[in-house]
Amino acid sequence: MKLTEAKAQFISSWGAFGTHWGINRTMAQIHALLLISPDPITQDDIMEQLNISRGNVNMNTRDLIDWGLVDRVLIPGERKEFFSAEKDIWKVATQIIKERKKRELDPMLKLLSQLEKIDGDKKDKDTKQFIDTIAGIKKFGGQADKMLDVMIKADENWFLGNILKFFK
Amino acid sequence: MKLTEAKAQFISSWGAFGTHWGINRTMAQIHALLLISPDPITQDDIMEQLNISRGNVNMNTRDLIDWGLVDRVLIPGERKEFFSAEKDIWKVATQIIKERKKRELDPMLKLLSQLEKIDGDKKDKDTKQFIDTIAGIKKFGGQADKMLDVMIKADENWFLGNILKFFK
DNA sequence: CTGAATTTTCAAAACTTATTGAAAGTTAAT
DNA sequence: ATTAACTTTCAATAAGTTTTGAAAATTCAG
Repeated sequence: MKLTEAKAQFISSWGAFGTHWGINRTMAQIHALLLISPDPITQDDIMEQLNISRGNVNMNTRDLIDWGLVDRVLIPGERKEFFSAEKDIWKVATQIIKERKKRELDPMLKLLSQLEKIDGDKKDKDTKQFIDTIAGIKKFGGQADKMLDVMIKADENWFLGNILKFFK
Repeated sequence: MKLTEAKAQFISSWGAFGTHWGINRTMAQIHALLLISPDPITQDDIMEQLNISRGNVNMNTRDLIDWGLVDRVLIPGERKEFFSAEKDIWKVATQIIKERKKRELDPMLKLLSQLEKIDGDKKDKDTKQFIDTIAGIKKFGGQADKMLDVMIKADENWFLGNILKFFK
């Protein structure tokens, strides 16, 4: 397979993959493009390579920066801004975990704690099932939360080395 | 807080939560409703409680069944079909992991293996960055894959008990 | 077999989300 | 201070996804 073709495939698949993970197609495609670009590239480069509008590139690069996956890079002597992605996949993954935990898991756990404090008779079938369900999700979520915290703090070799040894 | 209100909150939040995870709002809401229902319920019950059409219930319960999260239950003497959700959150989670792994991670790893076999000079900057990126993702994905396999096979107490002890 | 109850399908409509592109805003060289 | 280069914004529009509802198919009791 030729490089150009492989690049196109990778960008397109990474984009489709992203949609399954709450990341929009274009944002994931820009990320993919940046991951395989050895040097920082400009807004115009992205527009041209992905055939998308300036506004779209602007919004999505901004989001990628918010997610901590992409940086603006200033190149001396250049007027334009350049963008560059973190290339270390472990760092990319922990960054995504960190953000999603903050945006989704933490608020959910907070809500569950609210819902647990329900008034009602535990003898009632419906009340009991509700309380048990909430408690079950909260317990699981709380443990996932702790586990992710450790993962975020660990570094790749420690984590993958040890955990896989432990499992095997 | 009153039970009715708490139920409504839970269903609505679980629905919103689902949309971040590639599950559509209604499917997640139906799942939430089934999780807090002590006994199996019918299509009509779901239609009424969530204010959605018959077709919508039918499609989404079918999807939930495909995901292995919900079962059709036949109640002797009843003409209608009843639905019931797996209540054990650990089983729910491992089932979701199993399905998403099959639907998303496995195909992605297969594609990456294809893309690695690129022809071109490793001295070329672009080619090198491409190969390195693909290799990095593949390595990470492969390890995640192994870890998830172990998780799927483990049972809750073994997994959460041991892994958290290990981490602390 | 008949027909009432129930489930399934799917084209059209409603809704949601993403994209464009041109105007407004900002920056920096001269 | 002017102006050209560049970035940001956002209303309009396009694209994509979900939902409806009524017709078709299926199931089952009598």
